[in-house]
Amino acid sequence: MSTTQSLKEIGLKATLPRRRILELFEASKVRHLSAEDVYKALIAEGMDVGLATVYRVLTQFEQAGLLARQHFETGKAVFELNQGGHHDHLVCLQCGRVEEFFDGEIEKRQSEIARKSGFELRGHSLALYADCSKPICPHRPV
Amino acid sequence: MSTTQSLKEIGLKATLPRRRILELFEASKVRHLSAEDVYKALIAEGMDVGLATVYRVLTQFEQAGLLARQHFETGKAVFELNQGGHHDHLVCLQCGRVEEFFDGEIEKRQSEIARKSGFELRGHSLALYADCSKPICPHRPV
DNA sequence: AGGCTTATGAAAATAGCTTCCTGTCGCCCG
DNA sequence: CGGGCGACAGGAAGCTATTTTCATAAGCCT
Repeated sequence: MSTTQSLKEIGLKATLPRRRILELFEASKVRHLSAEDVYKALIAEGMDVGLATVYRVLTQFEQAGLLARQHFETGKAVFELNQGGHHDHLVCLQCGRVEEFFDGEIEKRQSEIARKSGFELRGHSLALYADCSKPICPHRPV
Repeated sequence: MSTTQSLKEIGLKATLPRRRILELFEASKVRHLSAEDVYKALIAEGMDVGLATVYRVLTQFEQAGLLARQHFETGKAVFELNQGGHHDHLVCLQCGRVEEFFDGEIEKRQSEIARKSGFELRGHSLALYADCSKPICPHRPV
């Protein structure tokens, strides 16, 4: 489906920055991009875009459910395409590479824990930090 | 043991700000304090301290293993006394209150997941975000 | 106590992100 | 397929959390 289509479906005008940002996520080999990653990538392709616009669009996409925002311990938020299933993250401390995983049992226990404590669970973030000792560990490209 | 002793053991001069900050964590009913919480508490007891000092000392304490730093989605880091046992966190989105929990099964599954992916687990952070709907939810005191 | 190192406080700087303002671009209509 | 209008973009200023700089003051050893 065209990005223009996708944007209209979620009730957003298909403006140039929005199309380009969405295309970037769809085309990028790296699933997780920070606002600055996106900004730099667009500037690099010669587009005249403002950082403020990038932040605005990323937030809109998040609200529309198109992207998911992750807060790792790196201090900056990263975004990923929200294609279906929820998952948690395994972050390599060496190269910043991110792998995804899902464990139903962990999810289940989380709900139980919140409920038992009298809380209403709204969300969670689970990140495992590790060294990808064996494979080649290149510093993250964009 | 005196705070002066503790500080010397970790190789830090027993200065007034460092002693007061350590005492604050040891005395506080609230385990999780942000830099600003600490700063305000010290000012409130009439001490003339700078926010920069608070940040510096908290970082030193973290490096010395005396405190653990947590990055929740609330935007600011909080610190807690690092007394033994590992645990995860349940954070109230309304008032910022933090509760702790530990689930051996979740821990176990995490290790397995990392191992199966060929990673060497170094650490993890699991935070559940929720609303503490039922109990009184006052904005976090210090 | 003296002197020397290290730490402190205040202010300025930085980082990541948001808001404000003004001009522009998408989109619906004729 | 131009015109008009309202949503949107870019740039700069603002904000919050945190760090750095630098002159002065406080620990600590003898």
